[in-house]
Amino acid sequence: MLFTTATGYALRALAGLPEDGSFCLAKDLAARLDIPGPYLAKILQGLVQSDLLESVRGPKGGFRLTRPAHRITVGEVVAALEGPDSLDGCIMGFPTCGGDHPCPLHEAWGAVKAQVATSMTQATIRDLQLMDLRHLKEAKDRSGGSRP
Amino acid sequence: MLFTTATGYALRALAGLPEDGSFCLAKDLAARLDIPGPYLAKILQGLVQSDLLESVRGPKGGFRLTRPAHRITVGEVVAALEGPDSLDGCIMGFPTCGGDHPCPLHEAWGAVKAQVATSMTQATIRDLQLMDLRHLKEAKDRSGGSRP
DNA sequence: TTAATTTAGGACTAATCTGTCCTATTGTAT
DNA sequence: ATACAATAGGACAGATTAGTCCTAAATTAA
Repeated sequence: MLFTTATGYALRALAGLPEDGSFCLAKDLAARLDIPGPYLAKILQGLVQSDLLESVRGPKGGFRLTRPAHRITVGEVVAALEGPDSLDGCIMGFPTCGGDHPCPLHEAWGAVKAQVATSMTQATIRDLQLMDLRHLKEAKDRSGGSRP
Repeated sequence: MLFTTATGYALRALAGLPEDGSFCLAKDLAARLDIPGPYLAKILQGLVQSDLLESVRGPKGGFRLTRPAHRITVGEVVAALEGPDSLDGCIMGFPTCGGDHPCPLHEAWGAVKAQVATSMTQATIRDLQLMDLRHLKEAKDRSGGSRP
């Protein structure tokens, strides 16, 4: 996949938080979205430092979005997890690709990057919520419960 | 980058082989393209098993293409190094993305994948040769010789 | 105040990718 | 035959990512 699994987990988690702004426990999110609990906790803590989430410790604590879902773009989340320039660089890894030495895929990949970047800045967490992430857990349950 | 560094090395190496069909030593290629020698040797051995290169051991040995450069596509090389389905899967890593549960980037990414796939099957090693890879080594020399 | 709950943060393990090293094995030349 | 040069292949080391585990700190409730 183009993004890391941690980024995918972060996107799922943000979309899985309750829309009413109430706090949600990391372990509940993890169970509902079928993500390894301690790993998701780490990722959520990072999102707090990136100011996309806020957290409260102790009973009745948890995580919630710092902004409404429609005001957090997918691009922001990707940038927080993978840095702001994750799409830069030659698709083939040629260190000198560009300008006067374009690789054969330079132009095609440039157009593609622009399109992906645009999509990422337009798509928001709200769009992800519309995906109905419940089927993630259901798909796991149907496929036989415990994994090896 | 979208591909692994090993794939990038493989593409550079194939493009760097002499066009007259003569055999070329792994270490010469590595020095000319500024790629770690033993690692490149491993990659070239894999390309032999993928039938993109043929090799001869001993003095006067080395590697050469099994086919003319214009008959080896970038897609073949990528498939040999990363498997035939390296572009499949949801860009965000959603395991259930597709069909009735598309992610917000599903459509854009689908179009992008098709475009990249097409470019990869159209671009050949010959196109890479036209890049003039000599500047890789020159760029390294200019930037101060030994790396940390 | 005490106990329970939950995030914060660091250390640790496992897997993969990148890269190195050493020892065959094969081929050429003397 | 012998020495030498090159690929073949495996074991090994380092870096990064994925994931686990344990302890500390903060908050609530009794």
